[in-house]
Amino acid sequence: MRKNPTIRDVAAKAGVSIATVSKFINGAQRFTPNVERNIQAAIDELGYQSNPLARSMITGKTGSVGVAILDICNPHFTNIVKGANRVALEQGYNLLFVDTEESQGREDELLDALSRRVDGMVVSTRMPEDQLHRILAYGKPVVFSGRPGPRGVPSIGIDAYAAAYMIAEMLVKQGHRNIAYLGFAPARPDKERMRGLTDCLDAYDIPLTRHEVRGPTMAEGERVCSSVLLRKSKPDAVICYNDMVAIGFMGVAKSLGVSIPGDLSVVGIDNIPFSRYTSPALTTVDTQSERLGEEGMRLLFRHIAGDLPADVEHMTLEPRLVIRESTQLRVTLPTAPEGKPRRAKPTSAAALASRQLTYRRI
Amino acid sequence: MRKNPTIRDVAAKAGVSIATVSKFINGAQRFTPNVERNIQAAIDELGYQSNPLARSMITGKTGSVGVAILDICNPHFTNIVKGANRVALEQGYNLLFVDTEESQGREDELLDALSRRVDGMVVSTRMPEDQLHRILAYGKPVVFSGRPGPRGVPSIGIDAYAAAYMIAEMLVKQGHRNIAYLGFAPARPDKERMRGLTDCLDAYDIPLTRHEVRGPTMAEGERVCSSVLLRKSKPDAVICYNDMVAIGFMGVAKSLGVSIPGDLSVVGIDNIPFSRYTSPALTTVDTQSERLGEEGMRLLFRHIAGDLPADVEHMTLEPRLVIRESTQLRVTLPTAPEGKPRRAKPTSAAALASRQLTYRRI
DNA sequence: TACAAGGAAGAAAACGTTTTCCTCATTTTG
DNA sequence: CAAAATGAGGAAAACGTTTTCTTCCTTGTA
Repeated sequence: MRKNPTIRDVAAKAGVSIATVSKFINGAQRFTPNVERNIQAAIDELGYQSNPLARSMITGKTGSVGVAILDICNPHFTNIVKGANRVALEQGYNLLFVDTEESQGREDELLDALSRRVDGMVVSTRMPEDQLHRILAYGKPVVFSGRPGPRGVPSIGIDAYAAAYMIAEMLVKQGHRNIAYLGFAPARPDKERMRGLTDCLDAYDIPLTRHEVRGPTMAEGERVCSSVLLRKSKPDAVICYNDMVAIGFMGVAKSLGVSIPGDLSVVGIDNIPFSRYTSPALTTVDTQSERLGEEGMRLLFRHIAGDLPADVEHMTLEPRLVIRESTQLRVTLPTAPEGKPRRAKPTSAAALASRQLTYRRI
Repeated sequence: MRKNPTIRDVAAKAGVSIATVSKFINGAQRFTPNVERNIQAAIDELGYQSNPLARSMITGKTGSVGVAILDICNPHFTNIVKGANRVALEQGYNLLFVDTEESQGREDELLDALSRRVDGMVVSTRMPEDQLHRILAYGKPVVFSGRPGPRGVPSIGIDAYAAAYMIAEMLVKQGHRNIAYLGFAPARPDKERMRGLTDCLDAYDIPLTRHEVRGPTMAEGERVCSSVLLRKSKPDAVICYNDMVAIGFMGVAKSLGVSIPGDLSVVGIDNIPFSRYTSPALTTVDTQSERLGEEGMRLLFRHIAGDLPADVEHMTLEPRLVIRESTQLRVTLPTAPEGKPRRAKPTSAAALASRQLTYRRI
């Protein structure tokens, strides 16, 4: 097992200098047909391929980009990676990835190590404010996905407020009057969602009870289910933190003899591929995971190239309601609040979405 | 935005030579307390971190390992990555990954690029024989996962033959007499499975009809469903290429009014997390995806370290039947084949599994 | 007091490229 | 025919480390 050939070997074999070989390989200069032929022959014969590390050292470019996600077992993130990978590939870049869930507390180490091996990265992971600044301090281009970054750092995400608002509004119009939210406070969009939910429900004077889930997983949906259903005032609709939680929740709800959507409506968030295949098929809101990855990468490449207009702070993708079988029109109960909504009809989701940041729709 | 500090900056600030700094950082030598203090102070003040590329150049080690998978949206592979990532992390390595499905026909380019950036890789992707040799030619340690590699290359996989055999045997014992297999010929384990299936079913004189699926996806399960069910001799059990196919298949079967498992038993392969939550819950065989990734990585690290005993060719993980609700004991039909199985009871799965290669159980 | 031994720290080569000058021969121009 | 312009190709520096080999200086021993 001998060493791999270097540019020096090629040069020797072709009878030229290494500078010439380098220029030829990179197409930086034309040479005499004779010389070019010799070099090509030497390369073929030796099976030479240039060492990307050595090249990186001098050019300062690695040819790789990174993506940091929370949990590779969650189809939402998996789709982000898929999208990101596609555009990285079409730009001729390699994709490195980091799964931060696996390494409790060492997220920053991981991201740090990652940032030194790539030309830029898409970060889609939750992280305390200070760690976040350490990452940025290193100076590699970063775009945040799923969360607005600090000022000046481009980011992309779906409009969590609008998504929540949509769900609440649909549920209300379907006649639900007692709604529960299975929230996950550590997650980034949780607060925005709560706002969307309460903004909408308050307008109708409909109560919202919040339950806490300890992770965005099917297991947590299962765990929390009975305590949600055992409350004396049973909810008639449950909004789950995401589809995974919803799937777990529905599993035990059914086994507890609760009919969905007959007795209880359930809605998820994300529209992961499997949500079409649960029974009943899950009503959810599509968070465009794959596009999130794609557009995040596009943003990153523009960032790397340096042609990001200064006014692009945050890009927002519109959520889209996907109504399937787990929600149902419900006859308004006699105990429903008297008369009409107290306030005027809430502003449209589109109008609502343009708060807080320089949004740019795509 | 200034350049990042180098070891030279640290040395200057600490008033020592770069060699000293390097040795200090790597703990290769002790120095006067005074010197050590100065160096540490300089490092902290400058926020210095060593450049992994430069280090790699000289040491020849990258500190990264790679994993190549077929499709990141398939939970089976996702779990492999999860497992691989865990042990890579605990060894202090970074994980690069490549999704080959996305890039039709350029798998070898991808793997080639990957192999130049890592210290070794586990390959879990289908690939023509010749490409496979190109990969190996580069000289980096490789272990194959899910397929036996060429002679001399370590690999790990589950026993596809035994898995298939198990399923068939269970189905037969439950009284099924007309079994269909939704196969995917391009996949590596397909042939082995067919052997397992036919070996078992032949012994009982039970027919097997094969249908071809164009990919291991839910969409394909959906697509193929009606044509499977519309055959004049309807199957009473369907074995699907994997859980994804099974989920898609069950979806349309139910919408076609077929009761599962009442009219038809369905079994998947892989035991992806979602298969517990379909309704009916899917009977499947666990292929230990996560361990596949873990043990694959372990194997790789031993390979890199060079302490792989020469006799470890292929490591086999045992499949495990997971019986849930989508299969059911079936009363033997009047049209069942007369009498007993023609041949003796087939040899046990364990015995069967030890053919063909130097297997080593774990 | 002289000398060997040991240990602290530095000089310099090396890793495999890219890139910036140079040189020198050839061709063009006046 | 001489001078200038062109262009092919090479020498060498640079990238940021690690590592080997030295050089000193200090300390212990006879």
